[in-house]
Amino acid sequence: MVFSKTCEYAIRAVIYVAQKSEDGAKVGIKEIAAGIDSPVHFIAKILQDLSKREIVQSTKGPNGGFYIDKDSRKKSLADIVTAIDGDRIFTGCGLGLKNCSESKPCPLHSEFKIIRDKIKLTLHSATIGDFNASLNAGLSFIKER
Amino acid sequence: MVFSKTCEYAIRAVIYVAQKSEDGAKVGIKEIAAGIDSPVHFIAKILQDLSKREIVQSTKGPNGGFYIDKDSRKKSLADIVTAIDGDRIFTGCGLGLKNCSESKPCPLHSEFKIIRDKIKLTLHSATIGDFNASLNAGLSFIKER
DNA sequence: CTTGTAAAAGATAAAAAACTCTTTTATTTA
DNA sequence: TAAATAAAAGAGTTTTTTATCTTTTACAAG
Repeated sequence: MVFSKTCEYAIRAVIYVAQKSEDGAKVGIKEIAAGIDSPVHFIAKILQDLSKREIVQSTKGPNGGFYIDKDSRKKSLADIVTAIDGDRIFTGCGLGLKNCSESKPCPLHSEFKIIRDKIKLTLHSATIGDFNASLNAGLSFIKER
Repeated sequence: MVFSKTCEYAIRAVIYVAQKSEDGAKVGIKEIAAGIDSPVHFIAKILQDLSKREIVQSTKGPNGGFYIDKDSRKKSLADIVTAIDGDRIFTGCGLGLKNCSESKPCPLHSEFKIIRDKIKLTLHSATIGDFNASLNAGLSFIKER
């Protein structure tokens, strides 16, 4: 809808890992891919990226895998989105004009401002750790089937 | 921000043609491309498409060009978006889940519903003809430079 | 009815995004 | 310290999106 496909996978993967590693466990890449219905190698790349940016943590070798530490759990969904898609969604013009601004607005500027601000608020308010309970209770889902 | 680049061009082109053909004049493809800062051949393709879908009108030959008739002026921006990008933006899940729904929601379902509904309202409320005055008055812009 | 004009149509090309495969590095454990 | 494991890194490939170029068709005016 508003994110790149890569970013959609990223958010789902992070939420999944947050839930599965709530108790300190580590989650392997295959389990993650299966858990969110994504191509294994593709989500591996994405998590590599998020790992570099310290949004998720990982360890190699036996019993290794991905997890999310206490600090990272407090990060917002906006941090994931910014890491993957940049700030396009938070600052971009609805009609794609690079120099669209309050002082030189596109015809839809003020309407889109409302939409952007709502997206901003939503993604900044929600933390990575916020979804565990609802997922555990089976009240929400991050997998197709 | 939320549309494909093709769709951004489409909206800008339609708004431009609506303004320029307000008095019944026809607008050539080169003028349109220059008027909205888009690649000539690319916007030509897009307008061809919009013409087939009767969102814009055109005539060939000398003094030909694109214009927008009285009926089409009443159409909404949502009609343009649907023609180019489909209904993805109006109905799609924020996390890309195909079977996300009220009864099997993604963790962000209700938040995204608010965003989608605002986008829907914005695009359905605005008609193609709505922007002439503001553009004529120099209060808004659809061109970079 | 011929010539010039302008959009329509079709075919390609380039760039970006999405996805895959192979090799390397780090870590654990026997 | 060797073997097994799992992520990191790197090097493709495929698909989709964006953009370009050429030919055809329609129309108007002389």
